[in-house]
Amino acid sequence: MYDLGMSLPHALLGLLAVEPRSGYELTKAFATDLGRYAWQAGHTSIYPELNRLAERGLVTVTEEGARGSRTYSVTREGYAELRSWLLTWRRQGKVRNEDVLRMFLLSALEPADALVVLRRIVEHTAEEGSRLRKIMDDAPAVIPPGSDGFGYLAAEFGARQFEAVHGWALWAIEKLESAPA
Amino acid sequence: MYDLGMSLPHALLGLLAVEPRSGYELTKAFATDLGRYAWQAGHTSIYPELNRLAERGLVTVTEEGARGSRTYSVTREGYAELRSWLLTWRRQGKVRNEDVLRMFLLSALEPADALVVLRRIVEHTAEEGSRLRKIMDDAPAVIPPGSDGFGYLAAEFGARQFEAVHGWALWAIEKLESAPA
DNA sequence: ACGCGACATGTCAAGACTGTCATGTCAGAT
DNA sequence: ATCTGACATGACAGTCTTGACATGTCGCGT
Repeated sequence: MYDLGMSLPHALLGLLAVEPRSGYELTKAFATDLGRYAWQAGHTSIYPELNRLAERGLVTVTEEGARGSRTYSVTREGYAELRSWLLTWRRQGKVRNEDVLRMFLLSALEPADALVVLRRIVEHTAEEGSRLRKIMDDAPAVIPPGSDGFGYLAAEFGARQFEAVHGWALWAIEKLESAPA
Repeated sequence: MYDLGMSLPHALLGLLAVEPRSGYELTKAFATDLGRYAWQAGHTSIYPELNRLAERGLVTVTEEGARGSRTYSVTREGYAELRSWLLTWRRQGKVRNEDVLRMFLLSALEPADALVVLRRIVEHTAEEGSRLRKIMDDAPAVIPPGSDGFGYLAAEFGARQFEAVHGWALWAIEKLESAPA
């Protein structure tokens, strides 16, 4: 098995394994769901990476459409690489999350300032969480449990994340307010 | 206010605002707590960045110790920059989390494989979560709520994250097992 | 005295990512 | 006919990050 090293190629393999797509469609996927919670990448990373994956035989162009679009699919080797990557446990994956960083640094501020930020987090996570829950409730036909399940698992994950942060922020506010300076 | 752009300088300002440290100590902080959940950086990024911050007057060397060690503290300007950064809401921070990516890609696998990974996640999050809870219970004197609070807020955040992922993985397992292929 | 391991900082090249610019296509509205 | 905006891919320079290599100090055990 090749050493792909980075996560981007595996993200692409994963998306293509669920459904063949063009680079343009992959770019849109990174701009929404995936890029929002898991891994972001712009089209300037994606297109060259697709070419590299194609060279190594992990993906292949299965359709050429209008405006020069190329639809890629994973090959058997590509799927094997993806499977092997997902089944191999890394003790600690790369993490880089600016929002979480902000939460960590909160205690560097004076309590009054920290409370301002925490209240904003409470609001924001409530909005985003219920937005996701609404999407899941309104469109059960689009992301049915038991079919591809991709959007479904991811959406539930996102919703729970927001709920967890929401609860944490409320807890933190209470702590800060009850602890006198 | 300068445009520092990246998160690393702010992470450093935040850590130094809580407590003056040397580059070496900062590196250790990134290797544990902070780097595990929020933002990682090696010493090869940290030392040059400290020099840049010092040039711009956001941090300053307040102590020189053995083996050429330099302890940095934030200046008033540095604290102002940090505060401004934390109080300014970005609609979406940069996110890059390999573990979350793996969870997103799970549905690209066949259910049997996905279940293997999910069960491992259940175990892992249970262990890590209770490890954090134990640390918080055993050492309330080290990270008292109301003092710096840094470790305390962060530890609680981490614990809740693990618990959320744990719950999600259990939920996902149930979904996958109850939905026949 | 000696050696080991942790302490402490640094350089450098290779690789990866971002943002900007560039190019061209196709569908639908006016 | 023309225009606009979404579609679709790509090149490129500047920046950031990673991993390998380098250098030297100090405390402790033997």
